[in-house]
Amino acid sequence: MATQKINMRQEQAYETRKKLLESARKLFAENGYAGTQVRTINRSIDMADGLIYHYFPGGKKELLQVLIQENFQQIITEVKSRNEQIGNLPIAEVLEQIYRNADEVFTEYLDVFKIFFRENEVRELIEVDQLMMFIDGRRKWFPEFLRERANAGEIRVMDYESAAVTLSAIMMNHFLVKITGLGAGCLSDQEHRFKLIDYQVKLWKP
Amino acid sequence: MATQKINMRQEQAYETRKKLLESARKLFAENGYAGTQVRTINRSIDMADGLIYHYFPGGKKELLQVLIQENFQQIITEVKSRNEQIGNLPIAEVLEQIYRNADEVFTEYLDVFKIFFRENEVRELIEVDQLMMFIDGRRKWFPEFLRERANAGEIRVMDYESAAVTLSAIMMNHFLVKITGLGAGCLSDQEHRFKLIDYQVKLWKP
Amino acid sequence: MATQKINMRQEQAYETRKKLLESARKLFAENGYAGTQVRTINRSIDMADGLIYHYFPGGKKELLQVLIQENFQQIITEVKSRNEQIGNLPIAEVLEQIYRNADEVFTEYLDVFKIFFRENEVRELIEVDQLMMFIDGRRKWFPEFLRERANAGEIRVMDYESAAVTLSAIMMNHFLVKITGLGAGCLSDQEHRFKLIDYQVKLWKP
Amino acid sequence: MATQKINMRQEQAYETRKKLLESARKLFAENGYAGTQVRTINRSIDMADGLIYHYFPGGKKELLQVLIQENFQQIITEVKSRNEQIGNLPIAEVLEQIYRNADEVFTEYLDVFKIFFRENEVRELIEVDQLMMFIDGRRKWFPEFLRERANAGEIRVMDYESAAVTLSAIMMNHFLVKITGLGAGCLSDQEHRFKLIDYQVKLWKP
DNA sequence: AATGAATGAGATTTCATTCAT
DNA sequence: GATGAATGAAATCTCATTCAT
Repeated sequence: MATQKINMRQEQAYETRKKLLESARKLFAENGYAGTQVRTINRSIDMADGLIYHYFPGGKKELLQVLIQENFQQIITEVKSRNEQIGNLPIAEVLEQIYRNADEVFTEYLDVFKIFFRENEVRELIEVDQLMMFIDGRRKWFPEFLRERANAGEIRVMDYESAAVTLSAIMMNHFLVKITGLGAGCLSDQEHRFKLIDYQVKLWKP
Repeated sequence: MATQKINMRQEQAYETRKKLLESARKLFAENGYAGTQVRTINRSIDMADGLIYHYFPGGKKELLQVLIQENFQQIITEVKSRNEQIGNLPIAEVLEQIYRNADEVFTEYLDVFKIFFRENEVRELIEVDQLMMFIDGRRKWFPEFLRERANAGEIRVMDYESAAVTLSAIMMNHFLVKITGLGAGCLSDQEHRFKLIDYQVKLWKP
Repeated sequence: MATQKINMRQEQAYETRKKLLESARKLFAENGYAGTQVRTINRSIDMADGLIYHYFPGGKKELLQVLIQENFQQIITEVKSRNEQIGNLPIAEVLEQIYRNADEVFTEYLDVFKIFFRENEVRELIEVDQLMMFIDGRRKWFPEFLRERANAGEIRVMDYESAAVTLSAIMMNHFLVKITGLGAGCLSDQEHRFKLIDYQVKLWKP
Repeated sequence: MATQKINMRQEQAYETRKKLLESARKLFAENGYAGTQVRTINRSIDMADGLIYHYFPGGKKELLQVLIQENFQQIITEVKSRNEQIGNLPIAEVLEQIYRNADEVFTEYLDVFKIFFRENEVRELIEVDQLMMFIDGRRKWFPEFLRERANAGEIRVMDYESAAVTLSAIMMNHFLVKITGLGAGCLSDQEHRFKLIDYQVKLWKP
């Protein structure tokens, strides 16, 4: 009984903390860190002004820090788990999976990416090593993957590095468009995505 | 004599105004509009605190507005003049010109682009119509250009829209990398640029 | 059985109350009343934040009040009991007793004296009348005591008031040094104390 | 003309800074550092709330620090200059000068001493070395002075160290009484002072 | 008795802007 | 044109206290 009561309270506290982080994420993404008042965050979840210092004694600064770090961990985990699922499919379907994964992760964590993109100081908050190792892994993986497929005769022999850069650029472009809100992004709509993949795979045919 | 003095004054005033705009551009790009104090701008050019209101009676807000509008006009003019120079060259050289133009303009106005992409309010300051018409013109031009070359037998028949998207993505990716400072960008180094163009043109060969 | 439980509870409650008062005494003495947070007191004895209002419904203010009043009563009692023990000893031994009593009481209640001298409001909390009557009694007693000894030929005839002021000053000086922590105080070390008494008694010799 | 204008402004700024320091000194002495609101200081000299951060960017903390350091320097200077004036007078007049000097300096800087006495952290703000060297110099000087006078036959041979301690205690007692406001202090009134000196000198007679 | 999340009044601090010189 | 002291509204932050569990 008493344990249950305590758990209820703990759960409620956890909820409040979560609401705080989520609302801050939304507002920081929309108006920037400096452009978001602590008061606005508090009002957005009907919370008393002082409570934020109960959960984040360092105030707005700590809120941002925790927000970035926790979300960053989630993104890494999410991306890793998605990458494991890319198997021995035909090249067009591999591209489809890569593009869809990218679009889905971008969309899910759009606000975090917006913050990451806008706030210079944020980049000092995360373990850049971890990010770099991760990105580097991906950069090396794709050219190697293409070489194997070329060896198998599925695609032609070409400059696999440049092909990887091109692919990555398409994802980054998609990302930029979504972040700035200047369009829908070329990968969100299935038809567009198919068209792009079809164009690419045709060019790659042996 | 008196006229000369007045001219000196005018020139000095013009210089101060220019320094103000340039320093503000740098600081807004680095720390964001809300994250930059007027005092920091003043200190950066060793100017007294009150003087900014002499040059920009509307204060910080007007400084941003003027900064964006003047730079935006310059960018439009610059890009237009560069585009006129793309003539009847072989496809590889056309790509080279497009990429180099993009890189040079991005690099020159990097800070302005940073501000433009960070601050939501900024987009209300410029005549978005003008920007959109301009971008739209480019978007329609490139597929049409490719079709003509294909008809001339220089490249193969393909999905010209997707090719344009890919090209644009490479430029946007370059831009994103430069803006975030997370790398050098794939178009700034001549060798990398050549490699990418070579890869592309080879794929496009009939 | 039930009674025993209640007794246990009462005892524990008494212990908590005592710990609260003792920790508050230490912290108020160190950082002042305004400079001590209620939260700091609670943390210092690992107590939940709300509980202090169970023991002291008037909060921080009441804690100070009770603290001062209880300690003040103890001090008065302690000093009275010590004074009764000053009997018909030789003058040097009387001084020794007076000095040692002063040192011991100062040391034991140092924190309380620190609070008493720092906080202006504190003086309104205790029955100043009681304090004044007590001090006044001492002030009149010592010159009278000296006169008797002079009449008995133990010391010479002199200005007994000034002698009392001097003696009191030595105690106050000792107190001041201990309160500020700027030294050990001239009465705490037996050798120093003896030297001072010896100097005094020699000057007083008939 | 322009220089005069600038001087006027500088002088006025200096005045504001001075008023700020003086009012803070008074209020800190009266209500303690933690017990004094910044707002109260500002109101006391009819100053806008923000201005304090113009003069003392570190706020209340820096105000205290500067306040203590500047006053401490003044006290050292003042005391040194007064000590130089103690010449070859009869012993009673030397005591009179020492006591009067002490009383006058205590009275002039009473508020600073109150702050120094109350706030533990203040003692870390001043160069304790300097204070200690100064006090140490005084401690050694007085016994030596007494020895010389004893050699000259003006006073008897005795424990000069204890005599110095007694004298110092009388001044410290005076100081404590003034600081706590619990009385007038035994050295402020000429008659009392004379009585004390007379008592002392008579005891010291050879 | 005990807990610690929640409250909110009030404190400190920031910073764009004004204005006398 | 130039200065920087002064202003004060609005922001951030503190902390004694309340209250549901």
